[in-house]
Amino acid sequence: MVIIFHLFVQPVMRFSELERAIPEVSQKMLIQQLRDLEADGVVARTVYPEVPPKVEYSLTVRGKALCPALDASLKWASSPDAPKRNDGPVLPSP
Amino acid sequence: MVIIFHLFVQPVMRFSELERAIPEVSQKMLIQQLRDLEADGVVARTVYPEVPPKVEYSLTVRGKALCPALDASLKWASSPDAPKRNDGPVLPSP
DNA sequence: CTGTATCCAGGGAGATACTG
DNA sequence: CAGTATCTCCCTGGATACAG
Repeated sequence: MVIIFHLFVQPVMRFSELERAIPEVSQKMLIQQLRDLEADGVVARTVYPEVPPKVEYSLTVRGKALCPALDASLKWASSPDAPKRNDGPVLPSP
Repeated sequence: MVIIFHLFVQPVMRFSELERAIPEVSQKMLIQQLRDLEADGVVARTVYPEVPPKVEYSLTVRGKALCPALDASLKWASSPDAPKRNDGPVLPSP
């Protein structure tokens, strides 16, 4: 999801850009997710045969087609009665 | 998701009904997911103080409000160009 | 009937080092 | 730069038994 959002905002991103844009994800996970999204036909991967290597990621047509679904989800998530979740205590000062 | 779908089709379900309706999920997981959905205000849990116990689950208003989002997602998932995913080989006959 | 408690194995994710 | 390889740890989820 986060990857997709970033690619909505900025339609073409290099690997390192995504890495910087989403610091909370490890390199391993980032690649894995990108591969999955690619396998699902959601993102396109473009390799430029240069030195140093350059790889660009972007949304496919199918990826862009996610827009309505994401819109609906976001609208729901931010609806007036959206409850804030409380997953456990936030560490009392010890 | 599966739980929510079932509750869309059949608005009120007992615990055991859900168990039977979704055999691939363990009891533990079912309860856990139901608790999560309850915490998120998506499903309502109604306990009848009887013997034997009887608990019914249903969608809250907020839960029903998921409809547009799910619709959009399903529409996307079944769109013409939807690629079938190939997650690994299906065991050749040994 | 509707859960909770306990134990346990397997896999997923992080960290780190390495490569074309 | 854009990944792969390897190791390890912890958490998730399954199985089972038990309880109100």
